[in-house]
Amino acid sequence: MARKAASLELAVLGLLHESPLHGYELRKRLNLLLGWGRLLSYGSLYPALKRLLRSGLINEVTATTPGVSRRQRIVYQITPAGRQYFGEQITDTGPAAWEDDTFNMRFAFFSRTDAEVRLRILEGRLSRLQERLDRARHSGRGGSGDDRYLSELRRHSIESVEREVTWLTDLINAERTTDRSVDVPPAAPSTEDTITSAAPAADATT
Amino acid sequence: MARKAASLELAVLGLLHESPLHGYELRKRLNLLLGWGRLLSYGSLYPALKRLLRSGLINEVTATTPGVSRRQRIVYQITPAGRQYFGEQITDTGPAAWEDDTFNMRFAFFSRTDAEVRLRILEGRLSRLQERLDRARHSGRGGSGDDRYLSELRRHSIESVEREVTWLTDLINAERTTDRSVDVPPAAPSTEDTITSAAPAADATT
DNA sequence: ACCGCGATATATCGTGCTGATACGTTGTCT
DNA sequence: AGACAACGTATCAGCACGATATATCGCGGT
Repeated sequence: MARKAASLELAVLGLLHESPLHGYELRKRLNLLLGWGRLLSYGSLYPALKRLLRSGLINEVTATTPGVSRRQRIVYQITPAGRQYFGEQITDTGPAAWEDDTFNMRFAFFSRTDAEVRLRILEGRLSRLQERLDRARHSGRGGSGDDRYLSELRRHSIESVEREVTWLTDLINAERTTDRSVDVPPAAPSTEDTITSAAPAADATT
Repeated sequence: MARKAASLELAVLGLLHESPLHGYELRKRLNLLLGWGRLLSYGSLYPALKRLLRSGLINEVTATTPGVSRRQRIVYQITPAGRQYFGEQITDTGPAAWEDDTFNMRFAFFSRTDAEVRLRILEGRLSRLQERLDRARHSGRGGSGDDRYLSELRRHSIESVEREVTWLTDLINAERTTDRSVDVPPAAPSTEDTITSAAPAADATT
């Protein structure tokens, strides 16, 4: 059936992977994890939890934590199926792994991700940004109707993306040099290095 | 009645304020205007146009542009009511004017905005970001479970927001110094800015 | 002893945006 | 002539957001 991996659901599974949590706490941690900008709404969280319940990836138990409060809460915990699904999704580098939110989420779970996959995701994200940069730079045309504020906004946007490109490049270099001695599964495909940094890299379409 | 000013509708009005346009062209320009990141979908644009039509803020005519193409297109143009509405909304500094998308849109139309309003919006945005920064910095807790990637992500996010704060501060300073000759109501909220690193230069000048 | 208030906790609804998809037309290259 | 990219209009399922409703817990004040 292959569900769609709605990013939020994946993040929930990732958190429950460590310990069972109830909705309120889950939201707080998700806001920590994904939330520098806008806060996650319950209108997103609860439907997501229901979807996960229906899919059997998590289950719920009502429990009361003694010592903290005698109040009864609904605690969600991940199922074996959920663990498996999370593992698949976090490993499987889909063509949608480099979009803003999804990327950040995947990055947040990088310590539970293979080095090989980490590199793929970082490089995919990099080429995504580079492509965005090209679009932005090319659109700086217009010549005549050059609005002062508009061009300032444009300049600032481009600069932001450039900074992120630098950040990613550094991360990729760090990954490569650190890898030298670590696990590196022997059955690895011998690193067919078609990737030359910062090249278009053409999303491989799955 | 006071409609909700859905940001996208306002942007459409802003573009049509200059010249009538058809959907396809409208989308391209909106992507230029608002779109550094994800592209605007037709699934957003057309419903927005219908809402504007229903509200009488724009109207549509089918036309064919000779010399370019003999193809018939649906051209939207702003009505007087639309112009008035745009003027009100762009001036009226609601409490929602400093959210990411809305702010960028308003900034993009700054050349059609009063200096006073510009300043209010910039300052509102600034305090919004500062607040975000406080949350982010305060959340750097955890101590023990310090994930390498997670803290790196956090660091980078904070740095990005800090850069935007600097950018805004420079813009505000530029506004203030340029204003010297204009009205400048004495009741200005004075905004005791604790920001230190603000370089005064910021001479955009194309 | 009581009260208010903020934090905890669960939940729903209307509205709007995204990505996918569909379909038809015009212009250009070969 | 036929392929192909760009133009152009449109809809739909899925999902996120903000507002809103409701209720309990723990704390400080009076």
